[in-house]
Amino acid sequence: MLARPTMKDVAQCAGVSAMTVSRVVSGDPGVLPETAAKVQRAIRKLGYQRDDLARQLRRKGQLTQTVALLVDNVADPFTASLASAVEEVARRHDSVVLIGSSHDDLRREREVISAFIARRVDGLILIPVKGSHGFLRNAMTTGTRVVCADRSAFGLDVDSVVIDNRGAAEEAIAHLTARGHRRIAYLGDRLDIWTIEERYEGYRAALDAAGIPVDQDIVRHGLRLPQDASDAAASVLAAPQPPTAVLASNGIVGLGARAALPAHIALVSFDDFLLAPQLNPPVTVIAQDPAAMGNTAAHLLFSRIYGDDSPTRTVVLPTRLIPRGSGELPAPT
Amino acid sequence: MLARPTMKDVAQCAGVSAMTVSRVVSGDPGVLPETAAKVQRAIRKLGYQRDDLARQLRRKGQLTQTVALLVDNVADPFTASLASAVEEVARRHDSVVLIGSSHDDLRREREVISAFIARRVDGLILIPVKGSHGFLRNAMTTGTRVVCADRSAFGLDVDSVVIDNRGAAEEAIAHLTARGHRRIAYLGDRLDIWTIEERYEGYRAALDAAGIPVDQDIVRHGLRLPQDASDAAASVLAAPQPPTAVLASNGIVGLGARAALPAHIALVSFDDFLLAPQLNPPVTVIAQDPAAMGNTAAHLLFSRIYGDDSPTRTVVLPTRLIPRGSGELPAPT
DNA sequence: TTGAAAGCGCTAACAC
DNA sequence: GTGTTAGCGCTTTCAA
Repeated sequence: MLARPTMKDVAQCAGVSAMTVSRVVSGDPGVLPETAAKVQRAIRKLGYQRDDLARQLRRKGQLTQTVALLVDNVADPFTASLASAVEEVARRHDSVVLIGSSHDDLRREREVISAFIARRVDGLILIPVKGSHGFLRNAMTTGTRVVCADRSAFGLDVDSVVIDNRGAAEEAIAHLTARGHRRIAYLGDRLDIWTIEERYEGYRAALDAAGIPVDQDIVRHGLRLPQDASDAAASVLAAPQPPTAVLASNGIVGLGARAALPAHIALVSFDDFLLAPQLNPPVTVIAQDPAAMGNTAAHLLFSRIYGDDSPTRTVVLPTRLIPRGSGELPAPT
Repeated sequence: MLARPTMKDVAQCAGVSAMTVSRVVSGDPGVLPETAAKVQRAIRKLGYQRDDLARQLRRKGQLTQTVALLVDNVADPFTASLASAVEEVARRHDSVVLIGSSHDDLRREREVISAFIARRVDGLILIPVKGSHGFLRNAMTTGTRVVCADRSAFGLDVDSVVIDNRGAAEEAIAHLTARGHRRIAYLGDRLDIWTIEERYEGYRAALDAAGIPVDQDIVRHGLRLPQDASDAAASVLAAPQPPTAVLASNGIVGLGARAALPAHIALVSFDDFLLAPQLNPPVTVIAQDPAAMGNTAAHLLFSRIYGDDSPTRTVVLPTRLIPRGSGELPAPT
């Protein structure tokens, strides 16, 4: 295993100074074409590639052209789309993306972010876990830009890109009550996730508004896997007064619930998924656009990185209730 | 915006030398507890965090504890699962993960990898695009480890983790011919993707073995989106002698085909997807395990990073044909 | 146990 | 147009 060649090596090989090599590599125009050619030849011969770590060190105050993305779970399709959009924008800004998962664990989130900060990332897009993000203060003070996506972080004054979770849930419930439903179950993910909490609050508020009491017999929280949701669906159906409709807090839950629900029970689920139209009945969803979210967050981040110091903004992206059949089933009379 | 505090700042604040701070930060035991406490206090007071970029520079030959993952498309669920597994293993080795998409474009692949190499990644996991990867030679010579996942790279002597694509396709065709099918369409993604080429070869070989001629009237390539696949499905059904069964080269194609195929046409698709069992008929698939693939690739990579110099290996992970109904429909007599 | 000096690979600033 | 010098923030090495 050879040592990585340095500028000095190239300089020696080309018979010039290291500075000239630096100029050539950086595309500085003030070099004679013949000199540049000599250097290029040496570079090719030695297989030289500039060490950006060393470069960054000297060019203080400059950008490392690296941004970080911390999501709850990289494997989730929603997150994957968001990440893809972030990567696309980053590439257009000649930056690379460090990615990590918090798995909704604050300690892990802090560890991973710390590793990112130590590598001097220019900015961080974060789907924040519930809890205090005070540990980000230092990094932000010294120039690391932060943008929250999907969830907002309590007590952290940064740009955010979210949807109106509460409003969307209210819309879903109104959609169901308009079809005569008065026993509407709620099946949800962990309540300590900001989006989920908001959606549940919307569920409660909408029932209230319709004069329907919230009945904990047909409410389930903490569902993480499709199987959890299937079990929960079966269990609310076994309640003394079973529901005629179900609201699912997210795609995973909707999917699991769908597998366990009889076809005549109405269902509205957050998050669109590819096969939703092909199920029987096709699933009515509240669709959001993860790519738009990633795209928006990344654009916000880079404008901050490039010096935008205006007051922090919260961008609320629209959602769309897509009626496909499962949400339009009427209540039995 | 303040400047990031340095070791010197901490040293001054604590009344010690920079070297002592370095020892404390690195957990060197040879420091008096009281001295260490003083330093810790200063660190907290200033919000100091070590600059790993500078650290790496001095500790030559040491690892940057950063690995890179280059996939075809981050947004793809298969890829997302793989990435998640890689990240998990990396974290256990105290490393972070740079991620990028090639979008099956060689030029872009090279650009992104180049950006990774410039940041001195310890290793790279790659889903290689078709084409020459000679540009990786230099990096490999100077110590960057490379592992291929999902696809093997022609002429690149590195560890690989793949499945037996050809064999799995043959198994699928045998599964269909055993049920009397002799008109089996092939709907596939781009043929210049190694896995797809192998699968198509398996399709042809299995038909040959069964004495069935390959008919280009019911073969389609280059399908990238579900809609492409739906259109292709409709078009092969309109052939003079329409197929009674379909093999789909991957999940996206299978999904699109499913939407356009009448329920009586048999279907076997590569790649399992969450809702496959809930479709009507439920979809028979050739399932692979992307998490196992990412996990295996990451373990191979880190063992190389830690100095394993044994001959390169190719790990072939098992696939599983899961009969769910759509692949067991008999041919009409 | 602690510190001083040197230098990792690169570039800013200045000379020539 | 090109070279020299110095130094980014850290750690290695050696001395005290």
